[in-house]
Amino acid sequence: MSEQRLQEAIGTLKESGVRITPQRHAVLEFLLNSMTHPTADEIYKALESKFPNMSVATVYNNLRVLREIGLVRELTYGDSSSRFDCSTTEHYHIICDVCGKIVDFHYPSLDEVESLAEQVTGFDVSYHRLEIYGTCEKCKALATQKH
Amino acid sequence: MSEQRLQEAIGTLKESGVRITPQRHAVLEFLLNSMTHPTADEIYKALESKFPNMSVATVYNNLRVLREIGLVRELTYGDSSSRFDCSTTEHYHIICDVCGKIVDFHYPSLDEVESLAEQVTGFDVSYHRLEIYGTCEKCKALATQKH
DNA sequence: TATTACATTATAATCTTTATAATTAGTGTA
DNA sequence: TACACTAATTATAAAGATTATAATGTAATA
Repeated sequence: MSEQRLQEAIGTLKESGVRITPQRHAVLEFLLNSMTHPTADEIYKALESKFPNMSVATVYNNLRVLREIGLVRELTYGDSSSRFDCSTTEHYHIICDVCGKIVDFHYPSLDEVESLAEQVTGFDVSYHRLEIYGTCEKCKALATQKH
Repeated sequence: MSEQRLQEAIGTLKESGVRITPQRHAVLEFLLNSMTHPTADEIYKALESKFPNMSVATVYNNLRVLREIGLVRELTYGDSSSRFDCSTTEHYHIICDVCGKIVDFHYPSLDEVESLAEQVTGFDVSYHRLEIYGTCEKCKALATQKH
């Protein structure tokens, strides 16, 4: 079923005049199929067996290209490395402070906050980001076991 | 007037059993007086003349200590380096995409979103962060001039 | 097929942050 | 005040993520 999303994404690439190389295709496909918002390094490691000669720079280059044409969003959280997300629909994220897991979370867009911010600060608002932090169920269970 | 806030903060340090060294005092004072949410490197550069022998590690160490006792908050945005904020009162931030300026923005805490997220995801929520992005008045004016 | 422009690879460099070990300096107590 | 204990600082190195560079390879097109 994500086959369709992949075809759509490849269509977007073609429209943008971006070449579809095997590595680029693989990065895109991996991102579309992954629910975990992987880091660049995770993508690199995942594709290593398929492309033994691939360079880390290629992963970064492709992520940049995909981001520039709007297929991929870069998420910069507290930890050291960025995570990447195929931005198909609008959603927020909830992040586990213990294990770093990121789960999608749907909530109506906070338009009211944006418009108030415009009034108060005089900015032209273009977008916002919201993340919620806490402990996921798995880590809660592990913490209970230890006691 | 921020003298009072500084004294309060020093009180908190003492209560926590943390030593008040000249460098630590300077980092804290600089953060309290700065409205710009500086990076570690900016703090280091600002205090260089006062403490020519100070190490960058000292800045990081002190920021970590101040963060651990809750006097300072670490902000990780899209750019490469963290910014630091004396978290005295709860507030959100609005960030200029053009010049990077960060302005404080007060809005009632989004408790409703937090509680819904708990229900939907099963997480124990501890906090959230919200940032609004846009163009500040100054950059808007500059953009208009160019046309 | 030849050309051109874009991608990839390999490598080095940069930048931020953390770790380590030795030295220095605060702080409580005699 | 002086001592001793412990934490903090310094200098340095190391780690980790990302970007830059130059050479090589490859896709698309005339």
